[in-house]
Amino acid sequence: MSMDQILSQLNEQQLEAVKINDGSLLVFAGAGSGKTRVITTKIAYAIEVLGIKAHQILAVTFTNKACREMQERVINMVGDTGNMVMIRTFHSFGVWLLRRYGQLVGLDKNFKIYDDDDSIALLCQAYPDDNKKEIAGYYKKIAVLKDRLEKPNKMDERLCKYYSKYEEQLRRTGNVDFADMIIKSIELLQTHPEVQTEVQNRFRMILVDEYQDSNKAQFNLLKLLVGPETFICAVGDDDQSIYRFRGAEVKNILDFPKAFKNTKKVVLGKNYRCTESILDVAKDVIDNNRTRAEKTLSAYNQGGDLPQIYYVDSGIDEADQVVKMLKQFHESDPEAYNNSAILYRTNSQSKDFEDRLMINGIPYHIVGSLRFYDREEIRDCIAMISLMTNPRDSVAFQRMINKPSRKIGDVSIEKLLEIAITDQSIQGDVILACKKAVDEKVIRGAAVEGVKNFVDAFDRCQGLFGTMENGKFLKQVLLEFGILDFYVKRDTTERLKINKRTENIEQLVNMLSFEEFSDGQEGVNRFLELASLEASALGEEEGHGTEGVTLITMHNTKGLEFERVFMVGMENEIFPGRLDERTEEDIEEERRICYVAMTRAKKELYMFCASSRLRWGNVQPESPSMFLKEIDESHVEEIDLRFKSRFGGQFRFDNRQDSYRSGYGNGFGNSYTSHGNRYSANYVNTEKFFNRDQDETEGRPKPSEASRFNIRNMKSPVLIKKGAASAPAKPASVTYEVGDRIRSEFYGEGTISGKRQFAGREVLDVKFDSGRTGTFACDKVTFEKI
DNA sequence: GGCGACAAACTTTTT
DNA sequence: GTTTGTCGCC
Repeated sequence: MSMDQILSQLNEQQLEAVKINDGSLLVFAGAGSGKTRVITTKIAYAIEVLGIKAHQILAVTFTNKACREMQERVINMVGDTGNMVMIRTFHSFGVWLLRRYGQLVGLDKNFKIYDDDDSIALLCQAYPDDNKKEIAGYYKKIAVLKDRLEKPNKMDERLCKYYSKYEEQLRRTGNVDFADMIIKSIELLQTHPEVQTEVQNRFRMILVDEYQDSNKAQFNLLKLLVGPETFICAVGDDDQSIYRFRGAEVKNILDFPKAFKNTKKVVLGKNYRCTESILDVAKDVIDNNRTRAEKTLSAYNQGGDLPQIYYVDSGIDEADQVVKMLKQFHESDPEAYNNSAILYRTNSQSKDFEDRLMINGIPYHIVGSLRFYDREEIRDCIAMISLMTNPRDSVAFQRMINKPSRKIGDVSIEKLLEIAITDQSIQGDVILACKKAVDEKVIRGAAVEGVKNFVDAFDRCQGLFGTMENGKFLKQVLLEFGILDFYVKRDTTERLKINKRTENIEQLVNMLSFEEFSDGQEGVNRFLELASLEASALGEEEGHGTEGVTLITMHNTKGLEFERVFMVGMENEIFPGRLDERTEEDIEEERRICYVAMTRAKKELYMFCASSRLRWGNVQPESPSMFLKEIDESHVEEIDLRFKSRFGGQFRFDNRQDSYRSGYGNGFGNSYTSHGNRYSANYVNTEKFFNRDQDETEGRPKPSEASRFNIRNMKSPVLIKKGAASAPAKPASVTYEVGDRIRSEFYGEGTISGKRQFAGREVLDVKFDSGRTGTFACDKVTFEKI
């Protein structure tokens, strides 16, 4: 395709954005307004019209998936030279830079990327007596601080202690964590002007996608990359900023003009992805955010089916209903599975859907969650590779020293690490520490033999590295250390599992035999990089990568689009989650997530809301997401599939049920109760999915269907109603202590077995005489003391 | 030091 | 319901 043809496909604003190429450019691009198209076209235009060399262009996006897609599109436009354009995430760009110059800022030549688990393990090594969970919590804070380039508050002594110790330990290993990929790059450019000049001269054009999700560290890095001759263009949408929890600052996009000189602004306000109906719903919701830039986004595709909200009784009914609909769509459209997606807020919600899809033989694939890299056996292999190539990696060492069992216990391991960390002559080398410990008899008993064996295996293998291709080398390592044997045995004991661990290992060995990873240290580095930065890419079996229904978190859908979208679990406490401990800002972020999720749908959008859900083995009542209530009634179709709504309204979902959980509703205004009535309107869609199961003349389901639908939850709606009517609220004065005997209206008599903090409030664990257990929020229970 | 049995904690979101 | 952690015994 010629450049003229490419340009002729753009609208006026898009064309304007492509043609501005001096100073700085900020593109405000609403959802579906063609921002990727603008970026890719800008790249093509720069190469073919402006004569900029492909390798002088750097494009930064947010996910690796987006990188691949962009590279592909660029290649489609300009041919093979598109491969020369550097398209990376911020993090992988940092790695690229640090692989070349990292030693200047104290990194190991072959530094490895520690993920969160590795980092926590590292911190635990330094404080073996401290509570692991607490350390993990502090690590999270440290990670956010680093993303924001902040130091811990001096008032929090423990955080300060952990922070400095963590940094010290990390430097000792020579490795980096996620934040370091950016921070160390910044440090490098600041302390080595010659490197900065070199980099600035190399990149004439820098394009940043999803700019609203950049954090302070990334922003600072960007500023250092832009030289006097560099053209910078950032593209983003403040309404789609959904990574605040990770330090993303919407401020970056609003302050862009201040940070970069001569900034011109272009607004892309035409949405080409969604139908007007879908965009209307998304706008209804996002309009409730107070802190956002004013903007207009209009739909190119007029009309369209109204989005639908389905009310169901339980999580299982929700999954059943989605499956049922998918099957029906599939009858008329063989592509229906491939272009449908199920979107949920948290990964844990995927399980019910997996089960149901599996049982019904519907093909599906999950994006994200269960990562190949996270499997125990794969992490073991990777730990071994890391250790072989960097003996200062104490985290990898700790993981593998006694696996398989070499009779080296926790006490011995602690001693070994102690030596590695403190002994100056060893410089953190854990293998030297082992040798020293054996020589000086620090280790005793059976452990001595084990440590010797480990060191011997290490010495035998290290000589082999680089003499054979990496896949073969790994296999040899696994044999020498007895890891392969270990997993062969595990596979026989775990034969019920579908996934054989040895097969996963085999796959990994194969992967390391691929040309790009097979060659010595370079190959290993490339591989480890891929493994930690793009974990989902590993282990994607052919045919499973894109075939079938997509299961994905709302966060992960960023930049993607689907013909048909199912948003599930639209209930307060799930989405938005943990309502009562959230600030207004948190809610606004959740609302943006909702906006992003809704605007993924091109043609059809279905939202699901269950009135009860199984959580921790207990049936918990759920209330409809506040976001559903923000949608204008005329913009959606509401379909009530709940049991109680199908019996003449006797057990209708009405205000009383809301008042049962009034604790959650308070503070969000009276829309809560006023909308309650909307649900009891008992709207039943008679044309699409329901008519097959229901008696046409009655407009109601057959009894058998109704009972099948609800057999598991028969109790739940009835109980809720009873509770609300007879015991409206617990007097604030009643308190419960462990050991108290109580009577619950729902479950009978029992004993309070525990009282603890959970999710920021006090909860009670109760053991009922019937044998069942339950967890209840203190301020919400209506137990009678006996 | 290893292993099994039981209890407790558990659910944000990701590079 | 599931996973992780602790305790006691061999």
